[in-house]
Amino acid sequence: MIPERTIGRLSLYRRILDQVLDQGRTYIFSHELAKLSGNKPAQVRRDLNVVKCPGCASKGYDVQEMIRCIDSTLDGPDKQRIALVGVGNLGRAVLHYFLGRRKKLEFAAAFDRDHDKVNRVIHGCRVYHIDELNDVIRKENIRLGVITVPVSEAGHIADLLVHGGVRGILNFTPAPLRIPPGVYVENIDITSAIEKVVYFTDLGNREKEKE
Amino acid sequence: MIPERTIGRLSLYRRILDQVLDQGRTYIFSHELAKLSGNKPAQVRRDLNVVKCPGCASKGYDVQEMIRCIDSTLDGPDKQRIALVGVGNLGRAVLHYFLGRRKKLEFAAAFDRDHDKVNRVIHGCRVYHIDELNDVIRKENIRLGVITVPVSEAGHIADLLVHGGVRGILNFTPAPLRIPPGVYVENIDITSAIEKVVYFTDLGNREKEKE
DNA sequence: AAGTGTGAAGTATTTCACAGCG
DNA sequence: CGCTGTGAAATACTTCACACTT
Repeated sequence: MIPERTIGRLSLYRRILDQVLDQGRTYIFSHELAKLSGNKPAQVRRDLNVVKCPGCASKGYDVQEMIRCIDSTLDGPDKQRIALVGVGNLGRAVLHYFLGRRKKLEFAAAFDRDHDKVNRVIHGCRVYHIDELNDVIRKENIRLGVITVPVSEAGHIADLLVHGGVRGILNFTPAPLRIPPGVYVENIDITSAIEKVVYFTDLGNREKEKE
Repeated sequence: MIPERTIGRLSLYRRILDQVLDQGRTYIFSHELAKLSGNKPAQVRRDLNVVKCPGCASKGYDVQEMIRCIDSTLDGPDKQRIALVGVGNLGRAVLHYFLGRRKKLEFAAAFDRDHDKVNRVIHGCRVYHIDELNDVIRKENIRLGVITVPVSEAGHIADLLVHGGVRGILNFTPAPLRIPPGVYVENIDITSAIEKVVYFTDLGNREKEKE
């Protein structure tokens, strides 16, 4: 089982390597990928070992081979179908962002309460009413969900998703979801992120503990 | 210097405690806050020690006092003025989300290239053209920036922000920013987050290493 | 009896540093 | 020689477990 941090870096490496490949490069050294991704060379080499990607002392790593190794670790064998719940600004941003980005991922359905949004197609994704959630995700065989509703609704939505058979959730809400074991949850908390920036930015006016 | 993970948890505790207080509770035990935030009680107690928040064996922790202790750690003494660059769906989501949420944070200016957006006020925040970025952030004394532009522009925008005097950046782009020492960057990578969910969700069809 | 505060132990993750190879 | 692959050291973070308080 590969640790979470490592998976995050592999995902980033892959996107960088896609670009590197577009630029026509076929080999890259660990210190180069380290610079491009903001890591140390030793870290990059360890990560590549984890996905069994062999390097060559004289030429470095074969870019296509790296991408293949990362693919075979990160991607499941089948295309993953994802449901998005909450078609507000954030939801639309997520849909738009992924439009045709990763071939193995597909937003197969979106849900909202707002009747002005229901039955429209937004960024290539059909929007259903939340009341249809259970039926649609079962029918469409959806196993992954993204929650972009207001905080107050998150718990309820998570329950609906899990009840419909979803096994993995990306939750943009700060609400800690109570989900049964076996369901994986990843949280993105935008407020925390901004507050981290505020704290760690030395604005020269905070009494930070000296050493 | 408090570690990043701890700051993230404190930010979350504070939001939970705001709610707890609204419900009229005045005291809370570490195991209760642990449950509400998805942590272990010992972790919560350590975190509260870090911000010098005293507890009482019989009643637990005084909610108002906890909030005060967290405030004095997370918030700077002054209101923080923030610039947002990129008024697309994601940018609007961030602006909307923070509208009147935290008294010590204010989105003082937004920037975009699109002339249809420039000079409008979106979610309480005036939108300027990107060409005005340098002047405006200097004039408005902005020290923090949020980047919600497409990846390809992120590096350029980061340079502009830093040049204008910004010392802390929240970057929603997967582009690793090359910034001078002394400037803090926090990244939120939505693609990585989804790929983590895909990987860690046991979809029963992946050949995961046993052990 | 039940909860806090915390030294010490346990885990996880990163980095060093160097043998080995092309 | 410069780079990869990797044991071993270093660091960071979490959890245990228990003395102490109410």
